[in-house]
Amino acid sequence: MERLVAWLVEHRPDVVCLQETKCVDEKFPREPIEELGYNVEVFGQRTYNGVAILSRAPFDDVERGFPGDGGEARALGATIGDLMVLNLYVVNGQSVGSDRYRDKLAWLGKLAEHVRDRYPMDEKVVLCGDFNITFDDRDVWDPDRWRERILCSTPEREALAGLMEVGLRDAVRKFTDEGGIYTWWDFRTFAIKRNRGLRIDHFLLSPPAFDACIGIDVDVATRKAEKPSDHAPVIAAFE
DNA sequence: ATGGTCGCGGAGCGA
Repeated sequence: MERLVAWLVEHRPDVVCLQETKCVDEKFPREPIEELGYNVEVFGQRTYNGVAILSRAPFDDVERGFPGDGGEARALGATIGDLMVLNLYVVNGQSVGSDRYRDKLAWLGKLAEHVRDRYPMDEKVVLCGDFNITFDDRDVWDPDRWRERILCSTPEREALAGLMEVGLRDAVRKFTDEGGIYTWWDFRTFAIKRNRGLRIDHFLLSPPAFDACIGIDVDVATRKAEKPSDHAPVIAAFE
């Protein structure tokens, strides 16, 4: 909470989407965030998963989860002004071929259905969060080492592409075709020191949101700071 | 090479 509060004070974002909050709604520490002027919506569970949205402007149409999502607290949607925001913590999938991997692919299929049904692509739609999938080899520090492994396998990438087919675009690719942009670095291998990262946290935008997006950046400094998450914050700006 | 480090929660699991 100390680091989150300092980060909010430093960056003054209008909307923040958090993943892996790992706490039930009753225990979520709302007050320090509300004191900074944010409205707070949480969708949590004990120990695992959990998502939250912080917003200076009030929320409308909050939705927790989606049909067929398996009941885990991984999706929190809300309308904020003219933005339809869907904050996602995609199933990690453990390893290719595992039960959880099959869950991941099924979950993504249900998500694509839900977005197709409920998120009109002529509105400003923002899907963001931890997708636990790289789009292509540009998002991987060593594509050969990661070939067909979890977060990089072809079925995962096809599932993500299937979601994009609803009418979404990857915000980063509005601004650059370059590789080497990462949002996650493994704790276990001290990967941040050598920049052995993956880009698995995304902003997926409908055409009106894509047009309104004026920049997106990974806050690597926060990943390099004391007691970090293994993910870096991703910050997108809209006109 | 199946490790390594984290957080949660009070052992072992998921990431």
